[in-house]
Amino acid sequence: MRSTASILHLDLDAFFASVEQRDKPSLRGKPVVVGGVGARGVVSTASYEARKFGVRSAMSSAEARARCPHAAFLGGRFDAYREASGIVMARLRELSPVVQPLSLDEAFVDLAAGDDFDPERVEELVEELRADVTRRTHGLTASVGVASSKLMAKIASEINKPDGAFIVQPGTEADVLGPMQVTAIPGVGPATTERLRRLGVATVEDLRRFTADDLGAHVGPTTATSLYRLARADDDRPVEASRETKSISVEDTFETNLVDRVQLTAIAEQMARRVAQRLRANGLSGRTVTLKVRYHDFETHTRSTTLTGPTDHGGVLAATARRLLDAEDLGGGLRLLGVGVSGLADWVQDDLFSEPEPEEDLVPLPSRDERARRRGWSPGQDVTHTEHGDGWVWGSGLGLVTVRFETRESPSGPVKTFPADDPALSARASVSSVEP
DNA sequence: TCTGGGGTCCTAGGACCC
DNA sequence: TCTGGGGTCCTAGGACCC
Repeated sequence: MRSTASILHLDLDAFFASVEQRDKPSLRGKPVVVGGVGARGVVSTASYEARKFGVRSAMSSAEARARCPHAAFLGGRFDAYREASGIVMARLRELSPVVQPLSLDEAFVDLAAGDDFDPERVEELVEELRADVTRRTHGLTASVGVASSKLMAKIASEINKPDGAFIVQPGTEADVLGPMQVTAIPGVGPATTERLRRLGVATVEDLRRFTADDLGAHVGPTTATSLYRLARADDDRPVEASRETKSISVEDTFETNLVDRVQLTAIAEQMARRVAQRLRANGLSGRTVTLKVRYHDFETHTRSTTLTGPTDHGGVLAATARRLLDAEDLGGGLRLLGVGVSGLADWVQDDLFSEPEPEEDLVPLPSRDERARRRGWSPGQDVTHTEHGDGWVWGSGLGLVTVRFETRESPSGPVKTFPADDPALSARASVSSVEP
């Protein structure tokens, strides 16, 4: 904790909903809910008009609709949000090079790292900043907190929200924090709150009665140490301008539960390929592939495997995801499926896959009967299939197979091949190469 | 019609190695 | 001949954040 109030936290008010109201005047002054509009959607942001009816972030859209049927329910326009966010982040970088965005609508700024920061004139700086943000974004408002630490700056930005600011005078941190509920401390969620409640702790002052060791018995040593310090406003975490990405993932909750393994396999492979594209777009590769499944009853499992080296190859990630899904009992169907990769590196072990990732260069698919014949199955047999990406997934009474084409150059031109290492192929078929 | 999607961090047990 | 100790990696799950 430093001796001056030089860490700033900015939070845009009801951000997504405010962008919608800005861009559509008919929505101004009215309840607006941005979030998933489908049967399984949840609220991302509610305008203050909608909050009066009890609509909150993370609430199911169904409940939001029940509480506020006359609200405008919108799916969200992320390009517009990204643009507005960019304008605000650029304004913050005029204050200091050390800006740490937490999301599209929130960031910390280390004012002391700026050129001519004058602690005596923080209030001026804050009001100028807030006015600029509103002007440059054509009407969005921001709440701002400034304090001697990240903890107190973030808490301060809440105090006069929306469209307000609060500066915590150095030396008063513990007094400001003491009367607050423990939930005001970032990182204290429902589970920790309940454990603390059983100890008779409701406010931060209550929390200060316990030693770190006492707390450790109930919330674990790491959380305990952190809580002990934060309760005393003892926080020296630096503002970090750039943080390393640790994982990349894609997931989807289905409108209705999916039971068809063939279809789910196709979806998992497609997700893996999207993850690969995002890896490549960021110049990254990853070693650990994780499959996430959520059953009809919301029970959630993850299955992961670590490759011998990092890859950004869609085919490899897809085959790995498929293998993980193959090992999973799908039970009564899935409501969610996801694929992610972690163990990221900024290089690719490319000795095994020195060829570039094949583009989505589809040959016309052979007929269903032809595909069955190539697999050694009888034409006309009941074969289901799902086309996707650069191949297809199909199955029959004989089992399930996922097959992808890859294109390789040969003296006679491009040849479509099945990957020789595809375990699905080795099970039955001897076909390893097919002329286009 | 309960419960998104994209993340980070922590815990805990087992394998494995020295 | 009766059971080490520490370090690291891997996997699974859970809490939490916006």
